[in-house]
Amino acid sequence: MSESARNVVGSGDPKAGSLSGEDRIVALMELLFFAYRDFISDPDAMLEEIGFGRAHHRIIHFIGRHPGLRVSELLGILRITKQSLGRVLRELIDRGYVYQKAGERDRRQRLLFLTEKGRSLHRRLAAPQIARVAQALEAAGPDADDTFARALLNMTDAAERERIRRLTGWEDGGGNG
Amino acid sequence: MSESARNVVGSGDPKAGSLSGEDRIVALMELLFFAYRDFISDPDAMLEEIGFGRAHHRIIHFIGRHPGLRVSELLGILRITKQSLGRVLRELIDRGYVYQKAGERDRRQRLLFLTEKGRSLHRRLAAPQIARVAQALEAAGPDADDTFARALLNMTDAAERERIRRLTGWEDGGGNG
DNA sequence: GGATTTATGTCAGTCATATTGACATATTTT
DNA sequence: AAAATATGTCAATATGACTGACATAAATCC
Repeated sequence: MSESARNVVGSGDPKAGSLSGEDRIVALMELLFFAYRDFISDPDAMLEEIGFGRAHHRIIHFIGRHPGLRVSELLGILRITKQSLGRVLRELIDRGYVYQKAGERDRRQRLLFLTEKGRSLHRRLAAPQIARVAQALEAAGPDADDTFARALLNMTDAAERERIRRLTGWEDGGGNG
Repeated sequence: MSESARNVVGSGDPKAGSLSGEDRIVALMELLFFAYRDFISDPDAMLEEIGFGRAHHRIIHFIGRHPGLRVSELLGILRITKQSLGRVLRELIDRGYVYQKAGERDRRQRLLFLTEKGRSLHRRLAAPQIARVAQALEAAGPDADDTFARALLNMTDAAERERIRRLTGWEDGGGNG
């Protein structure tokens, strides 16, 4: 059962290609690595020009997608400490991409929003990624997006799935199997 | 066309859920982020205990999957500099997880292999990830693995796809659209 | 066979992003 | 009033990346 002794064979499996069983899964894991690597390469290049990094991108993205996000929610999403978030968020605020507003019901909260400058950057960063994913799903066949989303969601920690489903707004299109 | 003005509507799209168009793609991008985040969380925890990081994992993985890998190939796969690889690879060699052997045809090459200790770690790190992906694909429906693989492969830079296809051993199962 | 290129390694310095721990402040809840 | 909560900040440290420079051995070119 080690991942070296079942290559190329297929052992009667009617599935695609020459891989079967665990090797098939391992190949998918590598594809996930490469896909993610290239997925972040476009914004990475843009960010470098303005002296930002991936951390800035993630923050810009989630604030842009979820205006009024609380700091504690953002910490939970990114799974980093407040000290790590602090420095990057400070830069984004100081350079005019993000602003904060005290919560109305709870004035301890600092709700996060993008400025117009922030929204503009958000759009520029997202554009190549949206194009990349859209093209990939079209090329993957009809309803690939549903299958892709289900696979990704089921790959997250079970305890988090409901929260992620709500956050992303994803609803299953039925048609499972 | 900005990603704020088309939520929840659906606009007659027969597709699943309440999202349509660009918002749908953006939701998928977030799912990709969360899936990847959780996908690496299991090995991350194990690595921490022995004083290794993600960089060590990636190296262990690719050497384990492709024994005899050349240093230059590994650099290309990971897209890092030789200086970055150097320190981490040195640790793996010094602590007995990896060994090198000069190439027979070209004795400048240092072919990379896992020791038994390295293979053992490789297996332990991979196990939870294999389980996670296998479960996710089963839950995503029949043939989800083909669709998933096609989507991921098409998400990589086009110039690299053939190389990645060969490296992972993935072959398309036909049945596209 | 000497010059050049290639594959790899290494030293030194820097940067981005993460960590832990401690402490501060404002506000809400008990 | 006391305690808990949401957030911010200071300081020290670790990891993993970078650039640039230089070194060595082996292969290849002319």
